[in-house]
Amino acid sequence: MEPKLPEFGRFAEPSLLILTSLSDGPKHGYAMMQDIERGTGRPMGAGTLYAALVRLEEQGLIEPLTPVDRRRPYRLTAVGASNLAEQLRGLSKYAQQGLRQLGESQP
Amino acid sequence: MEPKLPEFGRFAEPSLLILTSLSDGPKHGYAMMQDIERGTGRPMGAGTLYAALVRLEEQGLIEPLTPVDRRRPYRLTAVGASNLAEQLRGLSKYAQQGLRQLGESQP
DNA sequence: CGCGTATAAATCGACCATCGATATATCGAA
DNA sequence: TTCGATATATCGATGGTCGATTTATACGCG
Repeated sequence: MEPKLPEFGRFAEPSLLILTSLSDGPKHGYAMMQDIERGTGRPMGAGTLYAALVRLEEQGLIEPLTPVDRRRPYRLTAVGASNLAEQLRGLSKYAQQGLRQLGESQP
Repeated sequence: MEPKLPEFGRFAEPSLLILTSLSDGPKHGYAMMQDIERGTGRPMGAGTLYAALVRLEEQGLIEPLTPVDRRRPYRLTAVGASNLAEQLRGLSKYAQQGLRQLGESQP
């Protein structure tokens, strides 16, 4: 499931949203679209998604599984998982620091 | 030293970086550029920065202070500060949840 | 003093990711 | 069988980002 994220117009880096959507198990494109829309409240265009999937696969962060019916599922590679983890840690640290600074300047 | 992984060109949402840079006090454009480069390791192009400043001012998230010398400082508005805080909180929550999911699927 | 470098703002064209509409096809339920 | 949901894919338009460039001032140093 996709974590809930309040409307960032699109800090939303599609790649990050996709990787995170895959963080709880393999999914096919359409399922990611739904997952992301549920999580963020806004749909990710099909063009955006499929283009990003191609890029992510080229970069070795995700890999396709054998298609079942019409579904073409992807899963995180080991590299993709550690890359995602690193990004999320950085993101978390960044957010914490920003919040601390904000708090100090408006007590 | 970690291998050079393909980075998301820009998780970097310039607007968020700018608002965060202003979270510890007013700054002018050039100072933000330096601040952001120090914080992220990668420079933000001047075009990106000044275009984003215009947008942020139009949106009422930042406001200009009276210029000193050549410097045109900006500061967060109240709206901008609360908007930033909300985004950072969401970001933090998002990152935490993503990390938790990752941890569960790869124990 | 004169020189070079850092500071500071701003703009412009090229590039390319994103958006959303559209196309195509299948499946299940009413 | 008809309709809506599922599923993938592509395409043109839009617009944000990049980075080189321009212009100008301040400052430190020999």
